[in-house]
Amino acid sequence: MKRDSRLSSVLHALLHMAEREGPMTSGELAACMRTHPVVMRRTMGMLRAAGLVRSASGPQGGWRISADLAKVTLRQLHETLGEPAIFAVGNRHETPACLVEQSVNAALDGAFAEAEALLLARFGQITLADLAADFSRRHAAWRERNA
Amino acid sequence: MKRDSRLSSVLHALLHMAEREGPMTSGELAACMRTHPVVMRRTMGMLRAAGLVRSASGPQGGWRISADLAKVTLRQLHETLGEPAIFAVGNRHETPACLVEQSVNAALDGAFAEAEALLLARFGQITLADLAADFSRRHAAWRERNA
DNA sequence: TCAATTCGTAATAAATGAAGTTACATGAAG
DNA sequence: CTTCATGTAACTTCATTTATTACGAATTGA
Repeated sequence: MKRDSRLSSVLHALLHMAEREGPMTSGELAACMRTHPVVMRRTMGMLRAAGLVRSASGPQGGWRISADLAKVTLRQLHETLGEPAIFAVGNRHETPACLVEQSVNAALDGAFAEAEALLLARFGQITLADLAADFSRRHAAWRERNA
Repeated sequence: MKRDSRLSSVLHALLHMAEREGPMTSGELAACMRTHPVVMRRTMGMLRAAGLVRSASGPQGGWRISADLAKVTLRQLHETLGEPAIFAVGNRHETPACLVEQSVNAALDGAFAEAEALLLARFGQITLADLAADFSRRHAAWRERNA
């Protein structure tokens, strides 16, 4: 199964943008991600629709963050991306007539719901500012090593 | 992304088998699941390799449970099925050189690891006997309603 | 022994959805 | 008006599960 890596992508993009003065073009972002500029436009476009970033055409154009890093959580980004399915494992049929299958679904749904709630709660606690701070620490440590 | 429903399938199959005296053929199981007999053979074959079920060829052949329902947990079945990836969402690159991406991955990996640990812990607490008991309750309630 | 039943398994196709690509239109800077 | 950049539709590629076909092997019972 192919994993959805859009959340990972937009986080990577937003953090690079946060480390920069001017805007970043789709091409620059795509180079960071080793992907295609159109893929970046498509994905970042969802953030633009939510008002988290802005884009501009033409020379000196590109993408800029238009939100407070301390107020944007991973959960919010997950929602902005359309809340894609988190689990790659699931029930065979969603609303089966078979009573046996209903028991199976109830057990699995319960466990998955708990895990999803935990994951989303964690996502709700992590902001872009937290990630930026983590990056600063890693960057400082890296400079230390290469001093 | 296509969801892996094999755990759901084998649970459904095992519970039907538990409700039965004799063996069940791949065709009967496939009819319960609305799928193809070969799919059942393939999936059940993994359980057979782990000693959880037995199969026999020829007339009066089919599949039987060869384990104690109270001792088989959902976690064990998940492992028997090869521990398929639980999440449909993940990192773009697993071991990036980019420090920014390392921060992103660290945050996501932490949250996913917690959620996975919770899910597997829950799976470890649920046995086939629990599901069979839940089915009995549902079945009794169903007979009550249709009395 | 023969016919029917059932599993075992390889090979292949269908289905799904993200990712990648192409093509072209739109808009801004100079 | 040329260049750079986004916007977006259409299409292809890729990965993975599920479904199907085909055929072989084993078992039962007449």
